[in-house]
Amino acid sequence: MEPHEPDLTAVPVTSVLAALADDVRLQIVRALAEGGEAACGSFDFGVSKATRSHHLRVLREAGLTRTRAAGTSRLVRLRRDELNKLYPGLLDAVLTPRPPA
Amino acid sequence: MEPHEPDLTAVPVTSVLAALADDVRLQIVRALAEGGEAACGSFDFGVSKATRSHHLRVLREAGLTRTRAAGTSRLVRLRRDELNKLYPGLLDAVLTPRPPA
DNA sequence: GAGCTTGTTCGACAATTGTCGAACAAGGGT
DNA sequence: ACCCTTGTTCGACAATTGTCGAACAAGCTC
Repeated sequence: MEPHEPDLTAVPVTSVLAALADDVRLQIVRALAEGGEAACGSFDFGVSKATRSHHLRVLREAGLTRTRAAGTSRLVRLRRDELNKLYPGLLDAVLTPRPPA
Repeated sequence: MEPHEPDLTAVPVTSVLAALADDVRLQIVRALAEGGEAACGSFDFGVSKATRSHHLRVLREAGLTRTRAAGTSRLVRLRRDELNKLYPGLLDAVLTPRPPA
């Protein structure tokens, strides 16, 4: 199946924000930001693998991540540079669990 | 009734993002960013006043806006400084209708 | 090939959300 | 006092969304 990774400029801002506006997905994004490329299975945040797969798709289709196959696994990584270029400050604003007061 | 304007630090990031992840609300935020304080009625984006009221409440309860009464109107303004302090770059990333390529 | 691991997809379901019209509340103007 | 303007609140409804288990697909290892 086609991974369907859109051009980030073609994704409405609201979709990017909506993708980030979920606790599970935000944890995934933070894990990716900290750990770099990671397999889907490494994101165990108390949801089933069906749900995890769903969240990863939302992130991918919002242009936030890229996915490549590696054996039976799929490696996911954050599209950091593109995001920082198109929405400077957005990732930084969101990556910190508790922003500086 | 109490306006219920929460402390921004007490609002989860996902709520802030969710509040911004809607087209109508984003238009409201952009109008506020550009025009400063404005009456609720000035946001006519093709939705009924009930819906508009709903969106303004979402924004207010997410800590994005403040509201004060003025006659029969209610004036809304963006909590810009607080937002920029707590989530630097977030507003800027979101305010431009079409971000620079 | 058999079996295991890793993900995806497919309903299904509950909860949330965006939307509306109608009813209500509060102020201002005449 | 009456009406008009401005918003809010109250169901109601449709659409979307998060969640799951079960079934499926693809690849590795033995």
